[in-house]
Amino acid sequence: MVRKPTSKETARKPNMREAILAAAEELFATNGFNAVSVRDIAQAAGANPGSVTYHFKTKDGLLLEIYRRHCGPMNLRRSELLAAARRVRDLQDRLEAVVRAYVAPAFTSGSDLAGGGARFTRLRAVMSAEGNEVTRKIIAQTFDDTSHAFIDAIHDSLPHLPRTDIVWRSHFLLGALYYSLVTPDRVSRLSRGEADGNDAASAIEQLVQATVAAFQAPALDQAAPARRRPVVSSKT
Amino acid sequence: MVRKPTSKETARKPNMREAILAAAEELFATNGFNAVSVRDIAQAAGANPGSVTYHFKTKDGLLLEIYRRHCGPMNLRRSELLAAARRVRDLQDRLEAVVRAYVAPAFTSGSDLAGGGARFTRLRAVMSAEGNEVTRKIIAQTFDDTSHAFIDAIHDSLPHLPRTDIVWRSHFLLGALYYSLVTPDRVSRLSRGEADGNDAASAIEQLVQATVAAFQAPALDQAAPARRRPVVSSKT
DNA sequence: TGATCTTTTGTACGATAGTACAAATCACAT
DNA sequence: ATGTGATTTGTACTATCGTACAAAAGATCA
Repeated sequence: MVRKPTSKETARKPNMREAILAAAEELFATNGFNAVSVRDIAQAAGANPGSVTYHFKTKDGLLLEIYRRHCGPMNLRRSELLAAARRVRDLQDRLEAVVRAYVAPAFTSGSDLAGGGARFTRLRAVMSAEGNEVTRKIIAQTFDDTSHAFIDAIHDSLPHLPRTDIVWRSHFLLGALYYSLVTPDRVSRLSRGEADGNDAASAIEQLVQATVAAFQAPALDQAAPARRRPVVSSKT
Repeated sequence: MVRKPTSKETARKPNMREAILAAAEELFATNGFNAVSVRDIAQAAGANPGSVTYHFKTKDGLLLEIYRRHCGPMNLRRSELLAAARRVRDLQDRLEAVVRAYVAPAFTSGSDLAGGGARFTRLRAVMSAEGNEVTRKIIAQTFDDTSHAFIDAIHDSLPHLPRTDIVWRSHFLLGALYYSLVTPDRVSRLSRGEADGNDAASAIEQLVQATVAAFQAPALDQAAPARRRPVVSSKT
């Protein structure tokens, strides 16, 4: 016997609402927020423009709901992976595990919530580039905790490294991560087909190894910048 | 005696045209292309909306002209710095010089063409995130040569490293570079004020050192992925 | 000064944007 | 079967978009 929902439960037909969310996510992530109209989204979802207003009130509300849907699961997954990574004994291995815990969830593919990490991360990249006000707040609120936890974990593996350097390097990591999802074709193009920028596994491996090495670089004491080598030397 | 221009020369009053270009560059770089209207630009430049149409025909034409203005000088400067860097004898030092030659011109500040590297680079970052068609072509045409020259120079300093790895890591470099210009405040926030994300000198030093270390990481043979360490280990 | 060309201004047009809202339709409990 | 609340549809309103274009203003030279 199938349970009969009490009619106040979520929705009778969750299909359309989900379809709109999925279509909006895809379109926003590839074209930016302002370039996509509500009518574009409705058409891609096979819905009526009025349906979008009904479910999400405004275009900003739709964007906000996409974030609400993803932030929880993704941060949860990262927390789990990070906790597991911190239990690795060897410091070198732990560093790699921590970085991987940060990177891997951002590359997961698929259409469901747990699997759509790549699309959502790309959306975040595009929104941060556009300087979107709506998402900047939610990002700072939701992701700064995760970032701090990640930074702390790195600091555990590299106790000698000043926190400042860790912040900079993890910032570079996020930038590289974003860009890999935004413009993967550039990798294929520059490598003349030898590498596939759209291959998530390759991207993860490359990004993890490069980032681990970057974190392991010696500290930059800003107090005494030892040898500031000029780029243009008159001779030699 | 001041030379009298023959009236067909450039323009009588270059001020307004330049003001529009500068205002558009600033607004596009901070808000994205689609979020900024021609009227916004005109108002910021103290001009009439019709003036934008007169000078640049269309909004796309205005964007294109911004790129035309900057691509030449920036690539020229990079070529000079790269040529100087390649003359450095010590391989380790040369690698750092090459990376610095790539990074430094992207951070120059100022309002003129030679100094506005940071604003223009930020614009490129935003445009690539928005997936803008107009700029994608001109970027691929204009910057791929520079990228290849840069990759070749890296390859000279690190002959053992497969080209594939160099492409990936230089891709990460560009992503980190973009992101540092797009969201500098995040660095200040995450470091709780200890670091200043808006300080170009710090950003350059941090980025160069981290990137050099990343390039120096051992090669990733994709043929035989040696020890693929799982992130989640059941125990230890 | 008057003729001519360049630049700026003011305004208007058609297209499309986000959103509101009433009517139609659907799902389901009674 | 029918009433009821949830959802979808169709449409319309207002604002703003990019762009066009004629008129005004400014500059240059005979």
